[in-house]
Amino acid sequence: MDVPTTHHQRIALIDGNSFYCSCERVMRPGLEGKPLVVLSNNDGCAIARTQEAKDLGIKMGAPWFKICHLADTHGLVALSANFALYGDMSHRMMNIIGQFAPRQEIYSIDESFLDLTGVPGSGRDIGTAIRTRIRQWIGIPTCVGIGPTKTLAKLANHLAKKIPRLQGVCDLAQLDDTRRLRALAHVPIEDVWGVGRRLAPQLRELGIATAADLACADIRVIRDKFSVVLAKTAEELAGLPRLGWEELPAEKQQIMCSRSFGHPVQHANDLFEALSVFTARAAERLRAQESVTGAIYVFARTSFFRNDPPYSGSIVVPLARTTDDTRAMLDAVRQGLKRVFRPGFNYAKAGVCLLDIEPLNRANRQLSLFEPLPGAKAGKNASKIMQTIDGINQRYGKSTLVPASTLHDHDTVWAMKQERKTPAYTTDWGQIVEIRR
DNA sequence: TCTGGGGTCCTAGGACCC
DNA sequence: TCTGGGGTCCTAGGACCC
Repeated sequence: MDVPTTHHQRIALIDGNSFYCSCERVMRPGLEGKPLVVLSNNDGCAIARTQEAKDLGIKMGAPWFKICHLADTHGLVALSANFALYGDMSHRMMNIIGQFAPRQEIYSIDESFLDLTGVPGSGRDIGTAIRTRIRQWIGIPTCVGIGPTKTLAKLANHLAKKIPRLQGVCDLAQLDDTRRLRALAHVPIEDVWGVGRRLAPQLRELGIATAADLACADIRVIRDKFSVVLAKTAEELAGLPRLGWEELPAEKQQIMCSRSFGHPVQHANDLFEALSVFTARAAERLRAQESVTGAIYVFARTSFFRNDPPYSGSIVVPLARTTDDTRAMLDAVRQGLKRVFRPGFNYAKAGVCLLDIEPLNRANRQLSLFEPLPGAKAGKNASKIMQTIDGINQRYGKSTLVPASTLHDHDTVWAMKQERKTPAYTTDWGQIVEIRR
């Protein structure tokens, strides 16, 4: 019998170190070497930290009001999240990575898998070349992990970050099974991709305390006691590929848009105003992937953290027919809000989620009586108006054209708090870096 | 004053069918 | 007393990810 050891894959995972913070540092080199955090929307909590900030004991998700004293005592700098900048830097980084191999899967804003199978050169050499080029061309520091499966590439990346001696590149693919297992024995189970804070203690109870333990565990036991998902993880750790490649970004099955408010909101009008903005944004993303939605989830709730009377309301509003038209969605959201809204509460957050998404041109899509068939010329995209609006907004800026329900003659109560935001340096000519005035 | 905003996949259980 | 068995579809909720 053939032992399937010949066609080993070699997969790299490249990711940006403290990505959001690194993006900010590229634009403001004075931040180099300083403890820096990037805050979530509303400047609520830390969602990215530089090593210096981690060294101060700042945890992922730490609320800003609990760590802000470090600004005075230790020179901690905090910036509001600038997603336009991060998205653009991400795009540039992914393009560079894609130059090193024919097959790439962009996994998140700062992470990319790359198929190095058959690419000439040692893992260390390729990894170093990738790091160097990204650092030179766009200024972002990265780490590279390489392994025979995606899960092992993830784990290798983790080691590349943790062990300075590796200089940012860790290649587990060139180790034999025994030596690889020895490396895995040093990785605590909670650091494994796919093992979260629920599963980790349960696994430890069974005596599975490291990545090596899980790699050696009985797959059937893992599947029966836990799930097929964790069983896949275990097999991947053992070197058997169980996760495939998704080179094209999958179309979204749900599109969510929600925000916590800068200030609590009491009135239905203000809530609808906010929901209108969210709906317009979600609808734009829906049209960008050429899909239609069949139902909209609408929710509004008070804060979990304040001592307000708690309330959380939500409803799914089915649409009579699928649509990509913002106006139809706004009608549904208005109905939904009517059902969900209770007076007398301090609303802290609200949002919409487009559900039952399907391709615009799917042949058997439910049509309304008067809608032209998908193939018919005029009906190819039923809402020309929407296309036009999206085009104008793309060209002249995000909110050039908005639904009237998002407009108002008073201050926006619900607007996000973003007191420390840096300019959109790379995506808006008006905000480009000035060297000297 | 003050704690983000997205997503995915899987499973269990109920409704319903023959 | 006894009251099948197998299948599908849908939904809510849980777990995970960044």
